[in-house]
Amino acid sequence: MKAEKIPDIIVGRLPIYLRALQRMADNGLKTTSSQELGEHVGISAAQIRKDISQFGDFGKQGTGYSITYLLDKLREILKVDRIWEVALVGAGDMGHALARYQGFTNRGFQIVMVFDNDKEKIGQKIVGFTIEDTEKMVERLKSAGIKIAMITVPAQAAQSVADKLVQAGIKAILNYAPINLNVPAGVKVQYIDPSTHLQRMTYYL
Amino acid sequence: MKAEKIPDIIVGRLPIYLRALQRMADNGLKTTSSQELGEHVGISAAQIRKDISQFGDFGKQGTGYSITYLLDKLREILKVDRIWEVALVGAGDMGHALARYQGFTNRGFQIVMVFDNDKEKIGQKIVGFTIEDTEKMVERLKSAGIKIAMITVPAQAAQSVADKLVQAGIKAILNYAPINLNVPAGVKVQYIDPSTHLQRMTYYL
DNA sequence: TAGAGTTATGGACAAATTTCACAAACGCGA
DNA sequence: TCGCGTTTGTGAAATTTGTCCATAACTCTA
Repeated sequence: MKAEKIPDIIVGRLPIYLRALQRMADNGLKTTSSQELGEHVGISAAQIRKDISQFGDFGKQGTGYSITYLLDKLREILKVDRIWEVALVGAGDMGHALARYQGFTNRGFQIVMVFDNDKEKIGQKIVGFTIEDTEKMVERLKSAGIKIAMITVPAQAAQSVADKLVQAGIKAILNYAPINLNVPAGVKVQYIDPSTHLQRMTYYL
Repeated sequence: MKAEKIPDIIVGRLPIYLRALQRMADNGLKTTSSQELGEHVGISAAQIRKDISQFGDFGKQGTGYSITYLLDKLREILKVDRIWEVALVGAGDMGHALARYQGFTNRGFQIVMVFDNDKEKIGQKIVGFTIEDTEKMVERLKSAGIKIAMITVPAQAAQSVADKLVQAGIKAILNYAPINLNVPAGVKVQYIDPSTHLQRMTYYL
């Protein structure tokens, strides 16, 4: 085990392992090997062993890894051994879809607030949430101590939303708007843009 | 210019450049530099120059890059100098959001078919599309010659959908289901899973 | 036309990442 | 308890990726 600085590329693979392990656990499996896990996620066994061993000696020679133990450890490492409250900004089609999405809670997240700047939408309900005014967002997020937000507003509004989120103390942003965001160091951003993902594949067609 | 094998990691950055350049062009800009572009996308100028120069000498010393020219070249390289027809499988919340999304066409894609296996949904309309039966999907895709598909079905159904897509000759899959897909070589898959993206950030919180 | 300031290009170098290969550890059956 | 097959963890090698730097090309001003 070496608790040095972990490269981001390794951190990025951990959620993949976590997801696969969670699935194995759901299927009632008790142990797995780097070999088997690798086949599931399409990553070499050696790399998986190396990645995991960065955090500790979780495996056992001859047997492999205890799925539940490794799950616990990965959740702990990724800090999803708890439920994070998440704010959603943008109550359009994508925002609605995310608000209704059932797949967050067993992965460590829960949407607790939805914001929009459209006066028509403010006050309306999505699932259980009342859409709130973006104007009051900074205050609301601060007092609730929320650290994670998702942006599903149009591209031209995304940067100013991001600025407000930063101001409100948000430290992680999942951005669905097709634009790069400018945020200070210490704030993480992940991008989801289907067109970008598709374009990455058309090169090979 | 060197037309050797381009590393996937470079291919993956091209859509980012493309998106930023498209935005600059929309704002009426004519030229940019690796420096400026780098600030927009958060990548070092040196890396951008190196990436771009893999494909040809598109820049001009002292001036930088002509935005429209570079746009054309990148579109050509990524093969999005055309509109790709895309099939959408899964008419749930996410499928609906994607079907209504306006951001595909000016990035090289257009959804042309929507499938689902729910008898209740088949025949219903989303935007302009009539939801079709997954049973007839392979035949439909084959005869239409479609190469790209998006999967927005529940995780447990995703692999069998992927198998059908492969059988139908699909070569690129954008998978929204939170599960790794097993596909033969030659078929590309990109994953979009908000929980995974979020978990990648919580590590740093 | 000359000089100052920019900027791309390409090769050399450095850093990061992945793969390899093997000792050590473990489970199991005889 | 012994031997065999399996699997981890890890140092070392190989490969990939990123950065730096010297050079050349271009713009602009005067």
